[in-house]
Amino acid sequence: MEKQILHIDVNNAFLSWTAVEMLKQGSQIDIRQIPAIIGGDESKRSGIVLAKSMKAKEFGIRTADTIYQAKIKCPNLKIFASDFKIYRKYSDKLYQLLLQYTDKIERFSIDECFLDMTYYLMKDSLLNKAKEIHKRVKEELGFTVNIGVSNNKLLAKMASDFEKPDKIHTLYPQEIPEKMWNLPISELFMLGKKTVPKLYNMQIKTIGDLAKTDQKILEKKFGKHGIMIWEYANGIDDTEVKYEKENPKGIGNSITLPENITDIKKLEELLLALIEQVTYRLRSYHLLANTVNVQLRTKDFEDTSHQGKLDYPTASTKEIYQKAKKLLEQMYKKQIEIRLIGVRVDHLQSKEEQQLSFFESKENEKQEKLDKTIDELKQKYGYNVITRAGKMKIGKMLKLKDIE
DNA sequence: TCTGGGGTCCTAGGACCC
DNA sequence: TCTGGGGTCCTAGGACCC
Repeated sequence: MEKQILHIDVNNAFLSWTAVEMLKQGSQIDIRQIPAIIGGDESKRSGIVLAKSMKAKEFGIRTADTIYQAKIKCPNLKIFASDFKIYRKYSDKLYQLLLQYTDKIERFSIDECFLDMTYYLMKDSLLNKAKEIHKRVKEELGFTVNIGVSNNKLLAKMASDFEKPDKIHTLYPQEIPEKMWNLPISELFMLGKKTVPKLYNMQIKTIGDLAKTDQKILEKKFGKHGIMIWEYANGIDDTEVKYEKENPKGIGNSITLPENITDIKKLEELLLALIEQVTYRLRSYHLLANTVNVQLRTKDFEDTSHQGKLDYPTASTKEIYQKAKKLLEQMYKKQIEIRLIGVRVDHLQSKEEQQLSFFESKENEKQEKLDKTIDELKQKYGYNVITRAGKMKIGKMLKLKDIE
């Protein structure tokens, strides 16, 4: 049976949601109607454009521009800080509304969902349902969405990306030559800035060119990726809407520092602060990590990372910190100026699968209890209420955000 | 000019074993 | 002394997404 798929994409999500929240708080202006952006903080060296209004777009401002560039393009630009608590709130409201149509919803990102409507359409058509959702979101939630309508996820996603904002588009298989093949390859999902120039050199410029290229040639040049982009160009995608909540495959935290650092002691303190957040999230999923990965970025934007296996699966702040500290020592070369430090844990497993280890000692039990107690206090009184060595001053320095 | 943060998946190459 | 392949596991780094 042919699948019936919708892709819902919130228009300028961070900016629209901020606008709705401001209006609710009594603001007289709707920042969607003026040149405005949501951006990072230049003083913390995270000054890029995360979202823009249509008016800002008219000035040539693009997502991921630096705020510096954006202000040159539009001196009157209004800039608002990002606030993920607000985004989470409106994302949840959208999800609750969509649940009235199907429970087969994949939350692809904070502002995008796939809906599998295959078994939920009685006599109505998929397009009519899309129209109803489109109207209700605007009227009841106060922001607009684009909706893509098709028989698989890839085509629905491509369709929702056509003309914006506030539009519904279909892209059924028979419409591919007319609606998709004339587009430049850069518009195809999963074709980024590294692959596009390589295809251009092969005289492949439109999605149609790619669709008609011999799959073998693409496979030889790009491996698995080559097969996938050929299938995408031909509208082929048989992946399912993943509506069941899945555990993450890895959890990480990283931070761009307000100033470059050369002092390894400082880096170690930062590492501990980052690991506290990572392990807190890890424990809240009831997961254990098998590997730790430490990442450094130099002032020249050179990235290096080192990964190491833990002696046994763990979610302990102390255990993971000890390993991470060793990795940091291995990789950090004296005097190199560090711009960013990050840590992530991978190869996660659920606590139930834990093999009782020979190494599990009294000391570990003690650590586990300590972590648990701290987590409970954090849940009760807020994330920043209790910290380990050095965390307070680092927290202040970085203005580490509360996590939910 | 200055360039975020959080993810997933893939690949190349080295170590080691048979 | 010099010579094979195949398989597995591991790590570093890259490409892409929002």
